[in-house]
Amino acid sequence: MAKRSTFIELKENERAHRREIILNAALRLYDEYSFQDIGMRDIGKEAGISPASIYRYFSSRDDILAEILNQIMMLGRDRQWQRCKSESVSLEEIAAGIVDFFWERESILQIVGHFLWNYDVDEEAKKKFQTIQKTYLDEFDRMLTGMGCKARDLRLFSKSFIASILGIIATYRNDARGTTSSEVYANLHSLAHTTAGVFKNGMSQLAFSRPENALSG
Amino acid sequence: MAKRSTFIELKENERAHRREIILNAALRLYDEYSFQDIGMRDIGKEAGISPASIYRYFSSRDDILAEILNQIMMLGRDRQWQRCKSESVSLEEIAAGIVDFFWERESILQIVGHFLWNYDVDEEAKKKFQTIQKTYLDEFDRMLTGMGCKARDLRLFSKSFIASILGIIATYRNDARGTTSSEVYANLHSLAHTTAGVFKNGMSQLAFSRPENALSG
DNA sequence: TGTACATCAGTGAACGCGCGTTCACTGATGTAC
DNA sequence: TGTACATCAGTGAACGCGCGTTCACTGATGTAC
Repeated sequence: MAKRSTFIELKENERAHRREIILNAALRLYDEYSFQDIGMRDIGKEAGISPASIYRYFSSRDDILAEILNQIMMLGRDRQWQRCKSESVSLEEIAAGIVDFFWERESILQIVGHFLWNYDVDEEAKKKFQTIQKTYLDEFDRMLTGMGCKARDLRLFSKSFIASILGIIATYRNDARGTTSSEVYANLHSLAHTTAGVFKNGMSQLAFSRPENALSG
Repeated sequence: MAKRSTFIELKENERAHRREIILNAALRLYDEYSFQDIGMRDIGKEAGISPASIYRYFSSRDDILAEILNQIMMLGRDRQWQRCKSESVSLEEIAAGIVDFFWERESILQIVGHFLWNYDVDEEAKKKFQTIQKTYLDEFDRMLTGMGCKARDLRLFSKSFIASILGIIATYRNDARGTTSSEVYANLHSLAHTTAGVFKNGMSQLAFSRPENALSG
């Protein structure tokens, strides 16, 4: 009986390992090419299997995308977390970190956009995405607390801040008027810096009134 | 010669009028149905012509979308502007107005998303979109000035604020955890309120340092 | 030791479907001489 | 007054292309008796 269970275990490990191979292949591709250029055929090819085989390990393309986000966001979060523990970081630096993170990972940003904007996203994957969001927000809350944030509703504060920075990146990362790529990049940082500045300001005071009646309008 | 020019004028007016008819058809459809459910065939049908005919008046679908944004955003801007002149409005109220505006016009939000996230957007249309953005920002700058904003870099402030609110709407409008639609709506307002709050705080002081060296990271 | 059967990784080819756009053509109206 | 020609709105049908996913099938490995 013990033997049998190890066999099963081994098989499951193999399965997990193969899943990992596919995921890594996808990660490599999305790292090198842009989101819209990579399809299931490409992922299959990179992983060394046929596209059809992928579906033995993932229920849909969206499922892979969610899994990628899961891995990558954990990585980003860990980095942020590390930096926060080793030195004292300002909200501006955190914002700058987020900008850099997505600037270097355009595809990841596109995946986030995919989940935020698409209507026909696979239900399972959508749930995963929301769990990832929640996990990230939890961590962010904790970090803010560590920084001495006194905002009355911490979660509200975290959500607002993150969505704001994300909105800035999404809105201006392709701004054509700042011709050079480095100009756009600098502009993004200025915007994120400004926003982080006002939020930091708000962080030190708990005097935020909630809307009296949000449903009135 | 004078007669000839009036004929030409008349013809051009007719042409403009037919353009208008198509545009209004599209506007009606996007108002009633969701963005991804409306195609060129639908617009043609609603306007009473074949889809092929649309291309006599618009160079591409993206062109129509840009034109729609143009009309609608001018409308939204005018409203905002009117309200600001008649009474004194807070930044929180402006934020709430933006939330409501897009809440009632999901398709318009989707069109904005289309221009922000898609890579294969028609070049002409993209330029139009950027012009619209600029026009809106100009107006917003003026409005903030009228409100006594003392931010050092006004444009930076406007851009940050608008993108933040937009980011909040985009990120949480489909949040499934706030089950009811009205709960999501209330949550959006809370988030926008919080964000507007910190920005208003920042508006009254000009002491925003720009990042020393944005390109260092 | 061999036979029948179950399980599962893996595959090539095709399905399905959407959807913006183009093409070759018709028909009406105005213009030139 | 009539003929030839230009202009342009409008159209049905098809093009083109992408791309996630499914299907029927093969082959290897393990299990039961």
